[in-house]
Amino acid sequence: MRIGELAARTGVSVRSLRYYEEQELLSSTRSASGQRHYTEYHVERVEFIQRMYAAGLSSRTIAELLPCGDAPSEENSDAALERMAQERDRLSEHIVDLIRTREALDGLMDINREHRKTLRKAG
Amino acid sequence: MRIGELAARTGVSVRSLRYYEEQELLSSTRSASGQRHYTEYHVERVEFIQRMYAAGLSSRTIAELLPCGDAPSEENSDAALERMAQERDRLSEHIVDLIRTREALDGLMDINREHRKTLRKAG
DNA sequence: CTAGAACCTGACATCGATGTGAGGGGCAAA
DNA sequence: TTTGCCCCTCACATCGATGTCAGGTTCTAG
Repeated sequence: MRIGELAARTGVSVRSLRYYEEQELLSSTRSASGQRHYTEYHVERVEFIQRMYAAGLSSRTIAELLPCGDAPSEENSDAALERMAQERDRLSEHIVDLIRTREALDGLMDINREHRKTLRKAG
Repeated sequence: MRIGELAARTGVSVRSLRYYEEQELLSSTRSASGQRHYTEYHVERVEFIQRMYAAGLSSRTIAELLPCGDAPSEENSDAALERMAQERDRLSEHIVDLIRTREALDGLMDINREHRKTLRKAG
């Protein structure tokens, strides 16, 4: 498929897809005239990239973790594994932090409701 | 306390604290000469702001949820409550998404380990 | 009183991901 | 062949939070 279809299927803008390629997150095969062509594999790849972005990783980090054109040797897989573990930990911390934040929001909502009850009584 | 101490205690830069005030997230009392002064309350307030930022809210949204100089009427507390519920839901979705992402990372790490085992056998 | 640290405002710089527009090819249907 | 849509590259613009610098004032320790 061409870039427009990949964009439509993933919900990611054409601009961003080209950017991912520039950052070496995404590969593509080119037709004779230079147009990018993709397969089902790339749909999954783009979804993966989105997932990593949502987890707060930068394109730089994603490229380190899982470069798009990798012939993994033992060394770099070693480094990558460590990197992944590190990011996994960061992510775990972030998750518990968000859960605490959600609780804080719940607390705020309670206070708000309480406050309204008071207002109604008084007014 | 003055702004430098608040910055030191919260780990937020002086620049950012002034920015929060400009965005009406944070209040301050001014001395005769114009210097900002804060209390323990503001330490908590800044921590709250950081928490909301970490949850992905913009300063605009934070100001809507919990303005720093609020005399809450029934109407705006009504709107605020709805807004909070909405952000709470967004946050919940984000959390499950991150958990799925963490699982994806775990999967990648397994693949990596598997791959290294194979490499060792072969090489 | 004075030096140095901390504060003030205002403005411009930065970063990463994305938008947008110009100028120009590629390709399919009428 | 022409029309219209999709694609290409290059480059500049944008956004929010923060950094940084300049030029000036205030506070505090010696």
